[in-house]
Amino acid sequence: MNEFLKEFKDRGYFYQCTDEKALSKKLNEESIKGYIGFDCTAQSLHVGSLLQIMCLRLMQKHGHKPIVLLGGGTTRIGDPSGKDKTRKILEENEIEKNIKSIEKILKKFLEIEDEKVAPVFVNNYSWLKNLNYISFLRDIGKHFTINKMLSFDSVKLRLEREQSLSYMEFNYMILQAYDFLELNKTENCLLQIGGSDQWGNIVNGVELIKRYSSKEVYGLTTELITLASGTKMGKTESGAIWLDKKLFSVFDYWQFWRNTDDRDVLKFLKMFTDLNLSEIEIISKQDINQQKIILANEATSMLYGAKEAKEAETIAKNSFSGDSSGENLPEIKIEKTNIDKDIINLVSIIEKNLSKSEIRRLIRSNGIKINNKTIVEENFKISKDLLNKSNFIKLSIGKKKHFKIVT
RNA sequence: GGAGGGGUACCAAAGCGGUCAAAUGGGGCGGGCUGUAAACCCGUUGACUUCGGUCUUCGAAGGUUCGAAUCCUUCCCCCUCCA
Repeated sequence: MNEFLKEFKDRGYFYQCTDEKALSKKLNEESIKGYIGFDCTAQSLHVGSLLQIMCLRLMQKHGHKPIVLLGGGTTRIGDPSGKDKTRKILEENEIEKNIKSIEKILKKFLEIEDEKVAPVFVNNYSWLKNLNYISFLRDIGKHFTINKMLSFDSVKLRLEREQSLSYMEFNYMILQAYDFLELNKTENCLLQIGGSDQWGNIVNGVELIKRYSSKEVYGLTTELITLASGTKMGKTESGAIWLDKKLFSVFDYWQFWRNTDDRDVLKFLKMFTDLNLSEIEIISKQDINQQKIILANEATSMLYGAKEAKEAETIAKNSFSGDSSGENLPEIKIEKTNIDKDIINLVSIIEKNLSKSEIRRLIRSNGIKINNKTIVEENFKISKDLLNKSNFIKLSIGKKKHFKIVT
């Protein structure tokens, strides 16, 4: 089997392929171009897209050239796959802004220097916007039968659950198929990779190309990541795990990996680090918490660099050693006038989304600490006396959130 | 267009004149146990509070009543069946 495909499988990415043998042969013969499309509904990508990013990296590793499609056109339509409801449609300029910032994030993960494998960024709006409806129907539309389209999960599930599906969304799969055709024509793109929920859309593209230009292209899908806890990866109650430190701090990102469920650690090491499989084999025999630290460092380095990852690790070490002064925590500056007010006021400045009632509740249930001492009175006054030798106050909210407060 | 059913907190779902800031489950948050894990246990989950209470919520707006999530009117939205 081809090396790329082998590693793709060994790392647990593989789910389905349109023609594995032929693809393997092709990959052995030449270096090809493959594409993955990313949704641009948000200003950043989150961990849910990380597996696709890893696929792009893997292509590069094996000398193939990734094409990144930032779907300015299709984002204007909305993919119904896996969705219960029609999503809200974004403003044009919002999508353009999202595309720019997502491109920036992807460039952090990808090799952009080596011309041979450097990614090509494309925006399907550039070809979709000029489509002529009549000629599109005649040239492309004739290759799709409604009978078949109705059988795809993205459509079928909606209809079965009797949830409405607009004609606009119904066309999504045709547009995605057309994207593949376009990329095949202009870039000689031979492969599309996507999550397993994209299977239908991908197959449509492969078949369209076969019919339209009698060319053989391939589709490959990745395993849907299911966590041991049964929940979807990448989203927590407090929000998504964004791949952008403006939205989700480096420390929190490190913590996200550090807090991986025991049962998922090995899987994640394979999926989301560059460590080769024999190294992982050895690591997996270590203490589980050590493994998690390695995972966190590797995953964080990939996005933010080794230095930032190391810093996060140090902060974590200090925060969780219990009696640390908090010296290494990131500083939070507050106005001097907020010293001398009460604890509720202080906490609400730090955690703006907490209401005063919630803070009171936290205090009542021993959830707030100042300089490692649990606060028991709601009316506890902050005073200068609490500043330690280094002139700051350590504030802890719960067990995992610690702040170094300076004025 | 006609006939029914429904819209309750983060989600699901009870309540159908006062004892309702609203049962129960899930989720979240905090605490305990531990390993920053899982499982489990306990607490909590509208806002503000001088901890006495006060204020705002049950699709929207009006009305009846001493009193409404609960009754009436109008409107909006969702679903089912018929045309």
